[in-house]
Order: sequence, then structure tokens, then C-alpha cells
Amino acid sequence: MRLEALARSALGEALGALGVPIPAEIPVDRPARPEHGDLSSRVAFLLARWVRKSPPELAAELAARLAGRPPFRSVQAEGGFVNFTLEPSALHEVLRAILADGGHYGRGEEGKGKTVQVEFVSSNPTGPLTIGHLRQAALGDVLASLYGELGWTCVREYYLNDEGRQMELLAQSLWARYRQALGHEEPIPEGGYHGDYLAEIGEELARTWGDAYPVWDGRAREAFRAEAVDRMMAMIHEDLEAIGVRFDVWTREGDLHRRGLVAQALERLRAAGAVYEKDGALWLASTRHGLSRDVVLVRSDGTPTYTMVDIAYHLEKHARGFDLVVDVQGADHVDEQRQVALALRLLGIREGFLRYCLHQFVTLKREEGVQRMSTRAGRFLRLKDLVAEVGRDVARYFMVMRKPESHLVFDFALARDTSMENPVYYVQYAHTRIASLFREAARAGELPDDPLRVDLSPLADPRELALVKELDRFPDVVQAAAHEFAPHLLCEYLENLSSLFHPYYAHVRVLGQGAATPARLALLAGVKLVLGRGLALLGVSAPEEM
RNA sequence: GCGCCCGUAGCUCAGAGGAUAGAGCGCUGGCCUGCGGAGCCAGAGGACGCAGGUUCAAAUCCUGCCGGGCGUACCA
Repeated sequence: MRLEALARSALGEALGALGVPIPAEIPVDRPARPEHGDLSSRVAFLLARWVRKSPPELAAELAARLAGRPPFRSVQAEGGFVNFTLEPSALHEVLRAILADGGHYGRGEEGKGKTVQVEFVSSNPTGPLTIGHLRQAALGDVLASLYGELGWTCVREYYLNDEGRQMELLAQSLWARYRQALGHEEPIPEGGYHGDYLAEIGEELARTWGDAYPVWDGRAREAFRAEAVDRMMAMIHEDLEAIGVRFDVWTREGDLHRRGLVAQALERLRAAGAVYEKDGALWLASTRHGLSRDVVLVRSDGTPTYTMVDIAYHLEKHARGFDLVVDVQGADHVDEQRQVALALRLLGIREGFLRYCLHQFVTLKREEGVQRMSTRAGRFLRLKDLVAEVGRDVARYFMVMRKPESHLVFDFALARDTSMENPVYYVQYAHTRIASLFREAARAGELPDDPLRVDLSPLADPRELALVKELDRFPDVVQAAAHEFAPHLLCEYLENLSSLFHPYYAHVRVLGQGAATPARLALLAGVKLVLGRGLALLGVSAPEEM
């Protein structure tokens, strides 16, 4: 039961009794200031004109009609607002319901019988994953968890670009390293990959393969490309393992070609009249539909572009029957996204089938200053190494604690050495403290036999009621975080809940307080439950001891 | 030039029509003879980039500027 619903239904009745038309959604907010009550509605501002009254007049009439109505202790008009203060017993019931839900609290039903695919990372296998990929890995993984929490069946997918020019360059770069290891002077190709990780593999191949590939020909290309992709994938798996991200499905670009899906997609676009020929290439007529430029789908040499394959891939996703597809991508993909979305629209695919979670880039701030990453130049911080330094929990949390569309500065020093004032630890510590308290309660024989039957009436302290009100928000936060692609809302919520708990704990004794003890333990069981659920959704551990 | 994202406390960022704008870090000063001080309490610190407009009400919506990021490839 959301608390807002209590005020909504009361206001609905009062409006009906006054003969005022009832809006589809009666606005109810949580006031920032305690003197404005537990709940507040600005409905009078919306409807005053309708009934030719001023907002304060209408608000006063509504308040008069609702005065003394349970579960409200008071209903007051202030300005044009109608402010509600709840009876503590109403909050006690909220807490009881949360405890009764147990591990299911926060779960939703909206996704029942529906499937969502979240595609993320999808980094080209040209090197290990870096801190740049971390934001995407964390975001995608958390979004998938959030949708899972709302009842959706969720598929985490990685799209593997194992074809094309970048793979070619990677293979040739590796070959050059291999030749260098054999003592030949072979330069890294123009636009190739300079990272040390290829040098190591090159040396190893020189030992095992000897001088078997003296020239860069078709045979060498095949061998080195296969080897390079395998090696890169192994590294990527290690990095994903380090931050605890698992994919359900890996789709390879090469498979899309082999299954004829690219050709099929092209046929559909032709049939829809969405393409035209120019300069020997085939173009998507995007400007005709309001985009800023047309893009090439098939080059004049007959090979399909990345965009073409991307369209084919998304048609394939559609054919798989997902109700929703979420692509997590960086800000450099905006144009690409528009093009793919347009193509799907022209092919009659339902609006809303594909949604993009677009995120800005991460810059790394460390002692030497701010540095830009470049896999190609071999200048990057590998994900695995980052996790080794700051831990998986901090790495993940820091990546989702800002909204995706904000630039994110990863303060390395803060993440690593401030185990003192780090928000991750602050939240985890709240969980640990409660766990410790329950251990203590068990030792002292103060654990209630049946937590659901505890008398909650001793919970009267404003801090206790504030905690219950905050617990009541949790399902709304989960839902908003999922729908708006905004996991940072969950971080903010958990930090806020923790900042209500810590002072409470510091000032209110729980154990040895007679009838208050089981009531307070019940409250803290609720807090622990929600902290644990929230952290789990973020993929961050909720330790019993630290 | 054009398109998209972002300008809020010294720093990193929440708030996205409502009532006196928030948090963390940093800074100043307090609190360890009771459940974990990884904590608590108090304080200093703001023309919400600028200028107009819409509204009973704008940090929030609209327009135009100014700053920063990204894109604007027959790259992926």
C-alpha cells in the first residue's frame, strides 16, 4: 500500500461529495518540510478554476470535509495545499505489510509474462575492457536487475562485432607484434592497436608458431584473426567476471551474415522504399524523414556497413519476440541510434519496442590528473585491475550513482582510500550494524517469536515513523529507476535511508527496552530487508559483518 | 555551421512545475563509562551559466545567447 493512495482515495471521495470533477490522477506529494504533514496535495490548484473558487477556498473545503477521517490524524489547508498527517497506526500497518511481504517487498507484476532484452557492453573484441566500459557494464546489469524486479523475464545480451575493418587491423597488429618478437622490424599498421597486451600474445605466438607466417597474406590473416578474437574474448570474460556481470546470450556479427539476415533486412528496406542508390552505394533515405543526414548501408564495393548490420540485428531481436529491447550505449552512438530507430519505424515495427539508455563518458581522475582513455593507443586502465584496487562493490556503485546522461568523473583516490566516508560503505555499514544488532538480540534472548505479530504501537518517535515512510517509497523508487533508466535514484534512496537509520541508532537504544524492543527490532528488520534488496539490485554486497 | 547531452555550494553531484534549493567530500567546532565511532551533533559556504517569456507558482517548461562534452565517415 503506497501511502499516497490513502490521500488519493480520501480526496477522490471529498471531491465527489463537493461535485467537483475528479482528475484521472490526483496529485499527492511527500512534503519536504515536516510541518506540512506526511502527505500533501496540490489538487486545489488544478481544480479551483473549474469551480470558480480560489485554490485556498477549495483546499479549505476539502480539508473540512476530511477532518477526523481515519487514517488521518489531521487534514489541513494551507495556502492552496491540502496537507495530511497520518495516525501512527497507519504507518504501523505499512510496516507490518512490508514484513509480511518479506523478500518479495519491492517486486512488481508489470512484467509478468513479458520479456525484455538488455544489450550492453558489446565492446569490439579488440582489447580488454576498461573503465570506460565499466559504466556500461554496471548500468546494463543493474537495469536488467531492476526490470527483473518488476517481474520481467530478462535477457542480458552482448553483441560481438567479430567482423570488419577493426578486426582486420587488430589481426594485423598482432601479426606485427609476432614478427617483432621474431626479431623483424615490422611496424604496427596505420590505425592499428599499440597496447602491450598484443605484444605479450605476439611473443607467445612466436614461440609456439615459429616462423610460420613470414608475410601478411590470406593465410596469416585467417590465423591471426581467429587467434586474436579468441584471446580478446578471454580477456573480456575475465574483466566481466571481475565485476560480476554475466551474459545470457552472445550474438556474433558473423552469424547474422551466415544466416542471411543482413540480406533479408536489406530486401525489406528496399521493399519499403526506404533506400536509394548514389555513387555506387546504397543509402538510407533518412533526411526524407527528418534526420540530419543519410547513411550508407551498402558500400560501393558491395559490403554492408555497421549500420546495415545493426538494423538487421534489431530486426532479428524483434523476430525473437521480445516485448522490449533496451540498448545501453555511449553518447557517441546518438546518430547511429536515430538511424536504426528510423529504419525500424519504416519497417512498421511498433513504437516503443526499442529504447536506448544513452550515457555520457567517464573520465578518470587520479593523482597525475585527468586522463583520457584510448584502447587503440594502449592507454587505459583495465577493468580487472581497477576492481583489484577498489573492490567490486565500489567500482559498481560509483558507476551508477550518477544519472547516465551526466558526465562522470571517477575519483580514483576517493574510491580507493576513503573507506571512511564513502557512500558505499555508509550504506553497507547500516546493513551491518542492524545485522550485528540482531545477533546481539539473539544472544540476549530478545528476538520476538513471531515478528509479524509484534505490537508495533511503541513506534511513536518521529524518527521511527520517518523510517517507515521511507521504506514505503522503495517500490516506487525501483519502478522509477527502471522506467527512467536511472539507477542513481536507487543509490540516492539507499543513502537517504541509511542517513535516517544511523542517527536513530545512535540516539535510540533498541535492546532491553521492554515492549519497545520487539517493535524496534521489527522496524529495523524492515530497514535491513530494504537495504539488502536495494544493494542486491545494484550488484553490491550487503555484508552481515564488515 | 548543424544535431544531441550537460552548466546548481570550493569539489563531485541530486532535485525536472509547488510551500524557506539538498547530499557526499572538503572546511570549522563539539560527542567515545551502554546494542559496531566505518558513527552522531552543530556551523560556515548558493544571483540554480546569462537574458527574456509562459504560469497562481520556474532551478525545473519555451526562446535566444554564453561555456563544456559528444557526434556530424562508403569507421565500428
